[in-house]
Amino acid sequence: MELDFNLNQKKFDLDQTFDCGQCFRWFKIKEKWYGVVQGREAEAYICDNLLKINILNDQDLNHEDEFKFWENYFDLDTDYILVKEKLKNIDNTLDFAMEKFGGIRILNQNFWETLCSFIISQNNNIPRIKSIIKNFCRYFGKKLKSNYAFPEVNHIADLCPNDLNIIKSGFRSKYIIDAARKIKNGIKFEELANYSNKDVVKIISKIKGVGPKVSSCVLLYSFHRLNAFPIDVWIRRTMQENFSGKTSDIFGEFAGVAQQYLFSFKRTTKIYENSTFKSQNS
DNA sequence: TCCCAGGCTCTCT
DNA sequence: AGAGAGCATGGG
Repeated sequence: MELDFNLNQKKFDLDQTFDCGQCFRWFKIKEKWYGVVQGREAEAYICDNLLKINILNDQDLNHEDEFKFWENYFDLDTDYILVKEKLKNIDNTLDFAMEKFGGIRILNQNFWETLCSFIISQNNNIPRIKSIIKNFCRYFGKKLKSNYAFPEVNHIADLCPNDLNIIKSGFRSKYIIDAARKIKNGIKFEELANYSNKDVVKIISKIKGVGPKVSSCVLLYSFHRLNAFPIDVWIRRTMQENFSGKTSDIFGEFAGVAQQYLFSFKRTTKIYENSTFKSQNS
């Protein structure tokens, strides 16, 4: 099934959106992105100002429903021109980051997958997070056409931590199992969606291995609370270096989007510095 | 060999 | 309540 979304000359960048650390299952081959979203194996690319989604395992899918699904997934209804307008002139670093990474969209991702992925992310680096999640799907997810679905929460709830040894998630295994069991036994996305940020955090923090960072990632990437502000080592550094003594309050209702621009900016700058350093010394 | 990575838990003050 | 060690694993 092929779907076209008119971007209406809006700044939208798949590379920036998939590489900004909010998702871990998209990979790029020759200018096209491939990923698995809620059991759909998809190909995504932009051509002539159209976002093109090609669903490779499209049995029994309804065209209209799929259109709405992907429109929501890529957050195409949110007015990012307005978001950027509101974030403008707060700070030079943010203005610069926003100019460079303004094509980012905050995806609307599945609750369980997001929670689980960010549990895995703790004290970990992005390549390894991707590798663990890939193996998690490979060994515990349903086989699709050429890839695997994210594992079913009820299936994982019935396992024990040692069963996950094969994916090398280390000390996080027990957290993954606890998350799955608590979701199976009552934590529901649809209910949490009615709660305030604070109450969502309070509830999902009862899961072992879920603290302020993981819960704010879930708020931002799954509940689409654009004011949620995940603080990891990069953002902590940025706040110390560029916003000394201030909190995310200075960014207002779209602090989470600001955070995403800053994270990408800081990380790529660091990678650039590293590669420059290496080439000078090789 | 040591340090770091989209942190959190547990223990000790 | 706040500080600090420990945690699995792999890359640099």
